[in-house]
Amino acid sequence: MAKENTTVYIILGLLNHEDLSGYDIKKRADYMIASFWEIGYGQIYPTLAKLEQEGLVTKRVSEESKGPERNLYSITEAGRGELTRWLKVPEQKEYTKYEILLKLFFGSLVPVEESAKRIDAFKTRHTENLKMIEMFKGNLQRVMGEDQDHLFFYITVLFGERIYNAYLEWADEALKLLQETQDEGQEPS
Amino acid sequence: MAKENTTVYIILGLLNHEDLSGYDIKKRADYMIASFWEIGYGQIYPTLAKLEQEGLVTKRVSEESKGPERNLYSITEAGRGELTRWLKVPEQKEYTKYEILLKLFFGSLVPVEESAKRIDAFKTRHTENLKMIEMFKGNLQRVMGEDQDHLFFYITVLFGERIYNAYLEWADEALKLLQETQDEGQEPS
DNA sequence: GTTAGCATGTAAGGAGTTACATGATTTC
DNA sequence: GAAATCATGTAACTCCTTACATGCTAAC
Repeated sequence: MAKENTTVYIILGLLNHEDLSGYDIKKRADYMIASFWEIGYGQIYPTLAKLEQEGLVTKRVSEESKGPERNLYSITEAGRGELTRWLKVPEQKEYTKYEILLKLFFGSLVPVEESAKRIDAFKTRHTENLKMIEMFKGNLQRVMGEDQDHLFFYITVLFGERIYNAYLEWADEALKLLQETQDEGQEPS
Repeated sequence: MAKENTTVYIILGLLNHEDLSGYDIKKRADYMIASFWEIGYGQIYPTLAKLEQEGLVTKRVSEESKGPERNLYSITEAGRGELTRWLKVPEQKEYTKYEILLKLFFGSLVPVEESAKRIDAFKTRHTENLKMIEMFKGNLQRVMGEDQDHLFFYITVLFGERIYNAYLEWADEALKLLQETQDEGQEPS
């Protein structure tokens, strides 16, 4: 994971659909993309400035009278070209970091309950995530009847569904294994 | 994902089991940990130097006559204390970046076959990974009969198994959806 | 002899996070 | 009047990757 600044393409991809401010980009990204690629303001604003300088986006001040001043960005032809170029290049392999697995891997140093608690918290967290994804899925299925525009969004939602389910199934399996080892350790009274 | 340098704890965790050189650490980490947290030499050697300075590990030159010179590192009591402290702290949420999902998400800009090819490559890659994980699992199950020492390793392997299976099932589902859209687009001849 | 693997490191740079700073507006 | 939200940005810092540099040993 390096070399090509991915933030650039998330911004270009979103702007290809509609004109947005930096703030809007963050909201859109949080809503639709964050589950597989998070970005923060600290990346968005500097990247927008860089993109403008390179002529891949243009900036104008929003004419809305109410509310604070907004900078609206639009993608240029050059920007669209660069986005398309990126879309045709094979992606790098995915990049995952699971601190929980590290802490479990070295788990023999702490009481088993510590590891079990960890997995429980993980389960709770991802039960919530799965619920959200199922809501998404339902909403998308309803609108997809009208136009197939949301197909690619739907495919990423399906990914989340599979992953969160895998998380939960693993958590139960792992808890059961830990339970068994504990039972073996203590004699029946 | 920041603040606590995780490389530190991977190194301490491995050294807690046995004395190792930087090179050994890389090999062990590649073998057992890389599927959920990768580290490189560029992190290992500087971190070892820092840990030595802080008194969490000690360094000695290996006495083996043959082969190039090796620096062997051992964990200290302070190091073990720091490792245990870390193990008791709740982990941060997992950190995933899937470039493939980004390229699919913005996929309406390129021909559908482009997206399908992408998913195919993803499938091939992870079919291999799943094969490797199943081999691991078989080996571990054999040795776990003797001692339960490998339980935590086994639990991380189970995680990999679930995830890779989820990847493959999603890939098939996504390919089927793409196929259907293409079929709708063209009239039967 | 030459390639592959063992072994240790440094330097440069890019990516990403966190904290800080500022101020307007809207809602309760 | 206070709190939440809208909105833009900067600075410092850490993490991580990549490329480079070096040299020995074992196998083919």
